[in-house]
Amino acid sequence: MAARTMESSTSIRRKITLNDIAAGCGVSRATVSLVLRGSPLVNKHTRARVEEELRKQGYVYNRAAANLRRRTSSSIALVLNELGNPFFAEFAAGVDETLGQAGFVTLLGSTGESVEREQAVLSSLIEHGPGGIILSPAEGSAAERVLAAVGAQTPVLLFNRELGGNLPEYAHWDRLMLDNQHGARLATEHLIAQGHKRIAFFGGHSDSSSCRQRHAGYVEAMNAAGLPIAPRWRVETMPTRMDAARACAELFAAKPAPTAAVCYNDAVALGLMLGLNQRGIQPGRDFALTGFDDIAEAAFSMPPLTTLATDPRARGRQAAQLLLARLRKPQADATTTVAQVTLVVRESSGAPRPT
Amino acid sequence: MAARTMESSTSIRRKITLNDIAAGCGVSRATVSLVLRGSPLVNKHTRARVEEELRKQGYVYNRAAANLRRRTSSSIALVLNELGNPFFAEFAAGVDETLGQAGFVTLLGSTGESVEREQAVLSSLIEHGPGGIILSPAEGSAAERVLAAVGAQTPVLLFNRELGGNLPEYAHWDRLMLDNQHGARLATEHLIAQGHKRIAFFGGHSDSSSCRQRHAGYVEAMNAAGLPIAPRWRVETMPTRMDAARACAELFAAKPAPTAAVCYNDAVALGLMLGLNQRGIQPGRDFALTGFDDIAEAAFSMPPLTTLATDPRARGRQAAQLLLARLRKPQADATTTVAQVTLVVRESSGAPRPT
DNA sequence: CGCGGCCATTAGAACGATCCAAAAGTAGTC
DNA sequence: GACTACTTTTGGATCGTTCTAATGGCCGCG
Repeated sequence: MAARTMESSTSIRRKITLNDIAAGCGVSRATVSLVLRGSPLVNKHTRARVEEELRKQGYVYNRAAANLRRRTSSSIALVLNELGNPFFAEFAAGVDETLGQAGFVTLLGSTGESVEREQAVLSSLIEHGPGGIILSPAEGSAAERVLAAVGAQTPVLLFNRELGGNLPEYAHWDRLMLDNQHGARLATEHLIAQGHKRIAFFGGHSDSSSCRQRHAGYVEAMNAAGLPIAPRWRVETMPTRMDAARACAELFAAKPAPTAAVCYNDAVALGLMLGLNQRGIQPGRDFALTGFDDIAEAAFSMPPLTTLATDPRARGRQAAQLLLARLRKPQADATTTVAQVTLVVRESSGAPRPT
Repeated sequence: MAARTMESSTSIRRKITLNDIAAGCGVSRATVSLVLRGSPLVNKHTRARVEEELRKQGYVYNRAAANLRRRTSSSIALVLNELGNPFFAEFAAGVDETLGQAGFVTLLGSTGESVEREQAVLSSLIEHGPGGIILSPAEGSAAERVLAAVGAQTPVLLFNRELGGNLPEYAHWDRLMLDNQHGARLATEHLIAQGHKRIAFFGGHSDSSSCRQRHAGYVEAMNAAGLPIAPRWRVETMPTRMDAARACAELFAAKPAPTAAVCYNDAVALGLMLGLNQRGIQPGRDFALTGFDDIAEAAFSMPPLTTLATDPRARGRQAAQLLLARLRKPQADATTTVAQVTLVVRESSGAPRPT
């Protein structure tokens, strides 16, 4: 009740439109629109009057209406397979940062690694008419289905994973990938340089494209160094700490046992550390290992983890920039960008113990 | 070139509208609209014809246009102070999950803990006409400025932190907060029950409302148990692992030194563990400590960390639900929901060593 | 046959902005 | 005063949808 009298003029019900402003200061709707867009056509004096009125009535621009008329878009959809993962959260923050600076708004969609949800999310987002889509596909997602959901009008930037199936050539979809193979090769070469000869590749599933690529980098480095690879040195696990800890035993079932392991990612590496500790093997001293991703935790584990830094926030900014570039040139050829990863050497990757 | 001939009818340039469909099967725009919305008014036979045409032309609904006409919204803005933090990432995933099920799309905004960016992000998002806003304010954000940016039309749900300043009564802003005080009290009581008498409160800054609340819970428990609190048992740090590790020394400058600490959050607790290790003090055995948040890592630290689980994903779902409820009843009184947190006892909080 | 009632469909005006072409005002020149 | 040249303003159509009120067809019934 008492509050009623305090109500500012901005707090009343109906939404303020250009017409209200126009009526309020005796000009036409068109003029107000010109003022809003900072056109040089309008007279200084009228501009001031209009701006005063905008402020007074607490006008808020209706971008949806403008977009409708101009047939433009001011949003970009960001569809991630797992937002809860800090890697993707950082990525999202980077994307949003760059898009925001460019005047775009981010439409978020999280698919929880389910192809069905991905379909649903894409069809829902596309109805809001985003100017483009940044997509980190769910595992098992196929190009044809994604294309069917988003149509050929909206540019797509693929991040992090390849799609299954194949894409018609008229769809110019850009890609931003991590250099998984090179990264794993760097890690393996580092372990070799430390003097290790029996090196395993630990964790992950071979049906994920990133895991296959990392494994290939490992094989490459081993071959280049003329080192043999025993089949039992490839241990597959879920990409989780828990399962990696469990699978530690398998690694030592192999004879001769490896003295080092290149791990699929940091989570797996940390899990392996756990498993090693449980067996009385001290990671870093008795057994060397490397990760991939450089998650926040890697620097603080015991011992700190040697790993490959991917800088997900920078990748997010980069993804946004690639998509913005595509919006500027819709007909340009599709590009593939491979982001370099850098080896961060910490204490988990020491030399083998003299036997 | 070759691709040209393969171009499906859906891949042509201009966007398909209701008019195209109507013309394509000889009915009016209005009828097509009715079909789209599943109205029972339209004849079975026409419906089939129209649906066939929709499919054939690859129509995609323009929700922006519909929203304009119906004066409704189908989006919710989610504005977070730090998306990179796994806690908020999980929260966002929960929000998006629930909103998606309700047919809403999430407009994302990340403020990076800056009040200026928060202003910019809010003004930008509001132009897209979200039905409501879920806001975890940046530190130091004030009610008046947020209100000025979003206007009184759009419902706001505050998460996690209080706003400074004060809100006019006509704005019915709901709040979802964590029970910081009670949680810290539980942790402290647990340490007391383990036999500790000299308990510190470690980490965080007192200008954050969550930190003040947690500290209050600690004080409450200590007082209730009749235990004294030495001033030097309150050590302030940045809420990061690094700074917490550094500040470990300050904790033992106090004489008599504490035998246990309630930490501001998990990051701080893990940092303290690091510092303890460096001083040759074994956390869990020589010194007990608890965290807050139950981040993924807490279960895997050495030793595993006793902490308070807040289930951020569930909080996200809850936040979305609260906002959806508000949309249904815009005039209902503002509510404040305090989400319970649960103590997860692990090995970091053992009994004091007999002296 | 005429009339009410029901069903299915539709024309045309919205929603809130922008665009276009044209009009109105202002000034300078002959 | 008529003309051109320039600046500033404006009406009305338009974007793709929904809404309202009205239309036409068909049936049965008195």
